[in-house]
Amino acid sequence: MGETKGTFAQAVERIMSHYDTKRWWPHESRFEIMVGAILVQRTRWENVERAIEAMRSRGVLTPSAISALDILELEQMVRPTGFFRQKSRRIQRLAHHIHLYHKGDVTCFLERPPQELASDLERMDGIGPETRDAILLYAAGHPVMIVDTYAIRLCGRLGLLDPVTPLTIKNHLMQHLSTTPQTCRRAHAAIVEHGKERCCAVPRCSGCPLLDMCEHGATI
DNA sequence: ACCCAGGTGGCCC
DNA sequence: GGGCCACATGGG
Repeated sequence: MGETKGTFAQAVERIMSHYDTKRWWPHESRFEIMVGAILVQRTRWENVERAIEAMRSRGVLTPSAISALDILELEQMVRPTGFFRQKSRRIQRLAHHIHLYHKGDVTCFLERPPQELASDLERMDGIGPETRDAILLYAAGHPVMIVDTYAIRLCGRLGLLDPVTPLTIKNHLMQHLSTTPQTCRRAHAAIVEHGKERCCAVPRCSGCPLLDMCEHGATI
């Protein structure tokens, strides 16, 4: 009967020290991060890289350039990430917004009080809670814990938090881990990297750093 | 021929 | 407020 040990935050701390998160979310500009945040929805990062590269090679990784682009051309660049009609439209709307309301100046768009930026993002089509938080953290540099499906899955399996919802997870992590952008990034990266290992699908997964925290001591 | 991947929005009850 | 569903490509 394995009693559970520790808190969910402690589990996250442990995987944070176990995974290398140095090369997490590579980028050449803040606008590229915003585009990537939309493109990565329900998709692997490798597919996002192809799309970004297609856009980079055509020199359209700016709000004004995307704004002026034919939607069919944008669709072709974004195609490898799936949902390409939705995503191309949503990216172009974001670009339109920055082009129109901030003269195409990404810094101007991002460098505002976090609450103001957040509510702006929430109004946009295709930007839900996770994409909003990814932009707040990675593009704007605000300390926000990002809750993705990996976080929810892990939290549910550990059984250390009740109830398990995106909001309870976010609040728990922000209360129990240091709220610096760096910590938020490392936590998010580590949770995803751990999730991709699919420890949960392998009984007695030998490499899992959380083996002893599992309710039944078997799988996570 | 399945299943899954760093979500979101629309509809239904 | 929760439970489905469509959206679409790429890789195992």
